[in-house]
Amino acid sequence: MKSIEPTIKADEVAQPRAGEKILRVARDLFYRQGIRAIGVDEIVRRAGVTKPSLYRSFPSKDELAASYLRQYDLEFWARFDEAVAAHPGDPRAQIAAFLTRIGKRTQKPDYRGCGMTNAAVEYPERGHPARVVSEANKQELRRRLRAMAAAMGAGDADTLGDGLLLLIEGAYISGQLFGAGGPAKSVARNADLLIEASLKK
Amino acid sequence: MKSIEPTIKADEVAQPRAGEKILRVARDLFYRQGIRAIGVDEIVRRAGVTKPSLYRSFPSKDELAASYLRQYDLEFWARFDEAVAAHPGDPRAQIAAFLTRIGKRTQKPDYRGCGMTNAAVEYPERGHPARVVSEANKQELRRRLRAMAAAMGAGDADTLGDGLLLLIEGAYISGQLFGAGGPAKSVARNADLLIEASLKK
DNA sequence: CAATTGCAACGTACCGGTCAGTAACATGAT
DNA sequence: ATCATGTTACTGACCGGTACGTTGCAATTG
Repeated sequence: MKSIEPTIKADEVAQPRAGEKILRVARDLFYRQGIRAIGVDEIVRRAGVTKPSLYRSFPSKDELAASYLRQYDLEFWARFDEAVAAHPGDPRAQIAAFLTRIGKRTQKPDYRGCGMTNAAVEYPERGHPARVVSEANKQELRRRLRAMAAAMGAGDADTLGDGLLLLIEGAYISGQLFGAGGPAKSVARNADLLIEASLKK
Repeated sequence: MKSIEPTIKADEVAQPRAGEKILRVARDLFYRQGIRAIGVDEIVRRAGVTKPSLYRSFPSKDELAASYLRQYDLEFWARFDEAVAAHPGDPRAQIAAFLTRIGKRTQKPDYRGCGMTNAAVEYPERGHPARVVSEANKQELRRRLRAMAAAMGAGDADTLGDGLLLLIEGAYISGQLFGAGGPAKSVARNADLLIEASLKK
């Protein structure tokens, strides 16, 4: 026989919990400088918390990295779906919108590519928590691109879908390799040429 | 008045110098597992030498990494020029030959992409010795691809050259992300479609 | 009401191990 | 004698991770 439920839940409005601050800082540092390049000491220092707080919220640095990528994954699909929603029933325009946006982002000064792709390069070992998240994201992207290629009516939809994926990954990498003025700025144009060629077939 | 010159120069046939052994081992480990992931202790251990020997041949680990990439650069252009030499005066066939070879390599079990690209991802900091080598290699590759696109008679040669570069970088990355059966296996096919579309224009 | 208890979040201080890099000296071949 | 290499031992900084004590707040007691 309980009396009254707590009338005010202060936890929702309170200042961000240590775990959230850590993830916010880790996300920024991991993306810009790389996961291996950043130690947990620097993360907790910049987050204004202490190391035990990190290990209360995350079982290990590797899992913290995986959490960062899971959040990255969510935001990635939000951007993707936004481009899709902008052109209902027109996959070619959806791709064009998505790639135009990527092309623009790659020209920004501190562009550092795709966090997923970078993490996979940093952790080639199979089964690493960060790599697992990254691979799942890329598998799903491939699946969706192939489906969109099929919806366009491409003769060889799988090849076109894969070709688009190659261009996207190439843009991510070239963006951070060449900076502004690099080849990534033409990704949307090249994708459109590739689509055109694949439909005429 | 010297007596006799050394009749046999043993150094050419002798066991490899410490520096060479170190570079050979470093090259293998850096490529397969990443530069940041490998410590100097492991390198000297696997090379059967000691740490002072490493620092007598290379001023720092970063410079050892740069040396690894300079060697990688040489071998890269050897492969590239081989494809070029196989089809004199036919840039389209040269590209096809080069990309067919890349596509095949990406399907091998322990494929780990391009050492240059990976190093640039690992070291985003401007001016890092490894990154400097990597960027120079990519700049030159871009230059040559654009020149080949022009030689093909493409309407917009720079765009086509950049598109080919995007496909190549995409193949490097996808190769290590997806393994065998991944999108990188279609890189030659997609490049040919892109070239076709760019010439008809 | 007031004292007590429980609990979650936090910080201090520390762990053993590894990082890149070096000093000083011995060995072995030419 | 020279020179490249080896050996051993060491540095200070940093790595990821943890044992343990402290704080503050809220529910439970009398």
